[in-house]
Amino acid sequence: MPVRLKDVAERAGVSVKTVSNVVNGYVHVAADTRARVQAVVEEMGYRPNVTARNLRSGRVGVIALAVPELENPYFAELAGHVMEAADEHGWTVLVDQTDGLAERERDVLAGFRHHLIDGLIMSPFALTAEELGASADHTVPVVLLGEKVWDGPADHVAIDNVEAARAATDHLLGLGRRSIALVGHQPDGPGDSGVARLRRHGWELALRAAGLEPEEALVGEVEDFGREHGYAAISALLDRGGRPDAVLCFNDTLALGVLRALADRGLEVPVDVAVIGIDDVEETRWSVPRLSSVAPDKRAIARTAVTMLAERLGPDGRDPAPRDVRAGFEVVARESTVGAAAAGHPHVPVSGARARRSARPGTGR
Amino acid sequence: MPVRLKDVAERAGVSVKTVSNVVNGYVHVAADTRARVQAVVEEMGYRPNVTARNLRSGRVGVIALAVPELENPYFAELAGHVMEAADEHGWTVLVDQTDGLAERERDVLAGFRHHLIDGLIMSPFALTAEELGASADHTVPVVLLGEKVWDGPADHVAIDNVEAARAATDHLLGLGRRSIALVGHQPDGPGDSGVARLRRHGWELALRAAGLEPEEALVGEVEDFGREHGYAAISALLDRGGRPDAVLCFNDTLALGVLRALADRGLEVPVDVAVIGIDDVEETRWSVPRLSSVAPDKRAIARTAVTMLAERLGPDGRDPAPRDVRAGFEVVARESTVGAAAAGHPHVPVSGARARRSARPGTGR
DNA sequence: GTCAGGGTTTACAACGTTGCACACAACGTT
DNA sequence: AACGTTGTGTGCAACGTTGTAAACCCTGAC
Repeated sequence: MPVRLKDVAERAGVSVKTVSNVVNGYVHVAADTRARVQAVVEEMGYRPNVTARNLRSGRVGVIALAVPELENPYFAELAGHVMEAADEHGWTVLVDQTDGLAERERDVLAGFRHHLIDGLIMSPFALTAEELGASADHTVPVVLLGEKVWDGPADHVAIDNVEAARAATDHLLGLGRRSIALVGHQPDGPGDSGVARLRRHGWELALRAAGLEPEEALVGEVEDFGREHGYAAISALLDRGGRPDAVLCFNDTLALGVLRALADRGLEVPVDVAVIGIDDVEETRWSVPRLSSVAPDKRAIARTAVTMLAERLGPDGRDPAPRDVRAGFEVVARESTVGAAAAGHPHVPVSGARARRSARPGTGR
Repeated sequence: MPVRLKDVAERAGVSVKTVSNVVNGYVHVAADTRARVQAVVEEMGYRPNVTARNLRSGRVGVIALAVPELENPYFAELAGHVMEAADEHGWTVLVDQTDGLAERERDVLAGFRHHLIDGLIMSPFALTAEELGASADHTVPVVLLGEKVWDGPADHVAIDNVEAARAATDHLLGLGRRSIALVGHQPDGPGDSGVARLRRHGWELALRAAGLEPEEALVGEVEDFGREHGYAAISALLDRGGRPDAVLCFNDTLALGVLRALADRGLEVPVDVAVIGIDDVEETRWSVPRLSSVAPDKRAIARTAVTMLAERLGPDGRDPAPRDVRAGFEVVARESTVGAAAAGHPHVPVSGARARRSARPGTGR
């Protein structure tokens, strides 16, 4: 039922190949022929069969984005940016949810989508470095988001997690807080991928630089990065007698769970406890109180990742050297650290005082 | 470089077709042949080329889910459920963001993904009934989520929006509220797709049934369903002197914006104003205060939509009669309407008193 | 011992597209 | 007038897979 090149060719009285040439904008087609064919193409509503086209070319025009959870707004926002960037290359994005499961991450890397995608952008969560290396299929180029936990032939894009956590901690220290808890520690094991370790390191560095010693009692462990785990971690920490005057959360959903737990205990934010997260998801601008956060340049991360794939998929020989790019970030101070007054007029909820902190532009190679 | 049937065939000393038969589990293959071929398949790491396979079959094994915004947690959650359901059919889901733009919705319906997808599940936002009909391509089966705004050959899955809004309003009335505002009205125009109109109707029905007259002054208009529009709408409503003791929001993101606006004005929820939303997104369980909401059975919606596609794609003649299925819903009362005490112990944040309200199971046809 | 009938395997064509090599015409040059 | 050049159009093969139909081999029955 669908219209094929052959159908157009017959109607236009030319060969199939000529129609193909017109459709693909091949130069050596006489103007009148082109016009005639073009007219028939439109009249019949011809659409190229991507499947067949790609069988020849070996390219599908689809890239996959594998993230742990779309429900985490950070990944939803990131997905939006990736789609936008991919669009400019004429690519379609296929989003895969790994649910943070090692098995599904392995499947994806092992070429689960074989022949269905031309490239893969992946945000690993459960897989460790060795597993990543072991699973990799190497048939399509891969860009990993997050820490460089693997020496394999994949590009990396990430913010400097040590610096991001350090900047957030510095922000809290700058407000005079001295007992700064941490929520998001993940004792070695899987579900780590290095990010938690690095962020903890940044927290320690900032404390030590301020002459403070990191206290184990102020470290909140989590299994996962969802709101409920933030809630549970801070609750446990308080139950065992911890009395922080500030909390650094390793992402915003943890922080939102923390805000909720503090509210349930009648602790006032930021008067009693200041709270800051990382990711700067949309929700931070609307929570009560509005959540301060470290804002990674999500747009840049997405664009860089897509561009890297484009380069490896490009016609000119694929560059074999894996690259490692750092995206910029900035600390956005909102009510949960500086209070309503300092954070700006409540009726202008979107802004908040923006303290530019660090934003090293991506450095190729 | 990738392994083809031919490569396996040569190594195993059989014909290409035999390998194909083994891979596809065709019955009439001798046990020893099967074992030998299977061994080679595994040894060489053969993966079928989906593209080529689908060129023959005409099926791609991919369905598209088109939603306005992934950043809206409702759609992110829905996407998760759709992926899960699709997985059971061995399908991959391609998520498309239309950004709520009529143009992009038109593109999607017009077969933008021609030959790349076998079916489409779409949640229209900007397109009106006529436009939907005009754009449709009819080359792949379509399931529309949301109101039945179109008589074309598409299946529909939705909750009963009139009843859902009425149930929410009844909940507020049951708490003794008498001045119930509405946030989410969309004056005819596009960006409507009927949902807002129906929900408004439900609000009116509930009020009239309680002997109250709907007041125009308590209707908050929005352009869109994001948090900022909820914020703006309730602010405008209060600024022009409206003094509601409750607010029904047409979705949860609007409601979260409303909560934020009320907090900025020092109004206490639910003491001064009770607030309820629709969608029951995860975030409602963590906001301060926790947000009451009408919970549609998202899992059922997703499964039903996928099953409908499966039926139309199945081998047995495609049923030409478009079907219309209503999914169930229930009112979930949390702090924003019944207060912290009644909503349950704050340390058990996930539950909340669940008032089962209505849940008509889907009725085929 | 031949033949029917079943299980097993194979050759071939086709899905819709594009790369390649070539045919042909028109033109300008020698 | 013969030649090369350039521009335009076409036929054929191939991408990797599977449906169809037919070939093959074996068993059991007459």
